[in-house]
Amino acid sequence: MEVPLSSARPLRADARRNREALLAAAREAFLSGDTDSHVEEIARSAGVAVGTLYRHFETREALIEEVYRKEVDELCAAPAELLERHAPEEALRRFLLLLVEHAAVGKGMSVALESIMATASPVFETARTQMANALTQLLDAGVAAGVVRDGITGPTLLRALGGICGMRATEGWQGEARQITALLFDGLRYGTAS
Amino acid sequence: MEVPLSSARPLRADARRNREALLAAAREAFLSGDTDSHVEEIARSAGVAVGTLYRHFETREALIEEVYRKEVDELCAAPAELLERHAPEEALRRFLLLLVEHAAVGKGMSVALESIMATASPVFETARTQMANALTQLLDAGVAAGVVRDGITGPTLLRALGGICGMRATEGWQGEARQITALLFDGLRYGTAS
DNA sequence: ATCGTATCCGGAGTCGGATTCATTTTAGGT
DNA sequence: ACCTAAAATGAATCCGACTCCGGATACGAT
Repeated sequence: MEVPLSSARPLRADARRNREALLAAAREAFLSGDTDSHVEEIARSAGVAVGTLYRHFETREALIEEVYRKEVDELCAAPAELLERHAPEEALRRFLLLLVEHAAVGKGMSVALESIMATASPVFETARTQMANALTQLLDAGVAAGVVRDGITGPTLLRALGGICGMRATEGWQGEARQITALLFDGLRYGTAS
Repeated sequence: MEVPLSSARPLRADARRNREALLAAAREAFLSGDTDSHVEEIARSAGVAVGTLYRHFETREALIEEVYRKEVDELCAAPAELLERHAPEEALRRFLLLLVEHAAVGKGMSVALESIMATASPVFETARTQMANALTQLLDAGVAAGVVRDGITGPTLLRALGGICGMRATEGWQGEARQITALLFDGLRYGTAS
């Protein structure tokens, strides 16, 4: 992501700096709840003018998407690692909880997942596939080990999780998220010799 | 809802007619996918001017919310009826599926549930409580009959369902919705002498 | 150190869409 | 038929995303 495609010239140093600053500022703004922060504000708090923001990002949306995409990238690294360290069942359980934790940090991740789920935007297509693959990995391992029911696909589970993460609305949602996660987890194992 | 509070004067006949027409037009617009239909369009297709729309609804948002609220009202009538007709377990199962069916009709219901879940808007507070109560009813009956695990509250299940309904994005989501519903259903029964 | 140029600044201006309000019309009681 | 409060109208206003352009500046290749 950071490395430019072979054909493209690398960004000039100051340009890159600004781009980074913008992403940071946007992240800041979004994660701290202000989902509808104004473009001008973001630009200002990044120390640049709006024009500069638009030099780097097609639209306000594009900026938001980029922020979310980065969040998702991070999360998608987890499954492979978890599977190395733990048995399939435990890996799955941990990943589900990890999701909740991430969502807890800020609204960022939950909004990210929600957006990824709820829009058909091709921009999110990559992220969606990425997440689905990560989940498929976990599910397959679980099925192979006989601790997870067959017939649930990565994309399906992704949808269910996307829903769960969309619940950042009220106080005390975190506990509920855990409950629902447990519910899903048990649902996945239903009919299996647990 | 329809009956004015004792203190308020009843709406003039034409006013009520217009209000109704606006709600109908809005419903039409939203249910047929056009979530971002313009205020002017809605007004025009209801045969009134924008000003009239604003006489009846504080903001565009308020109109949308009203439409969704009515949808939810309908759905909330179901649990009581289902419990009369079926055993708790079956009633629960049917209600979950009913949700999917409703969402299938148009995007209306799914958007409704999603919105109700995702915003902290006090306007949805009523609807949220209403739905939660409906679910609590089902869960309690299930727990009493020993077919549902204890410890899951109405609001919690509501959140999980809200998530499920938010998945109207892609083709073939309906099948997935069923899968997830089954997942949840089984999760609810986990650890029970099914 | 110097030059060519990519990038930035700043903000005025466009545009689309939601919201308002002074004016006109109408329902419905007398 | 007439009167008045309620309701409707729609042009005007507001707001925020997005564009554009004429300098000013910072890079980095030489």
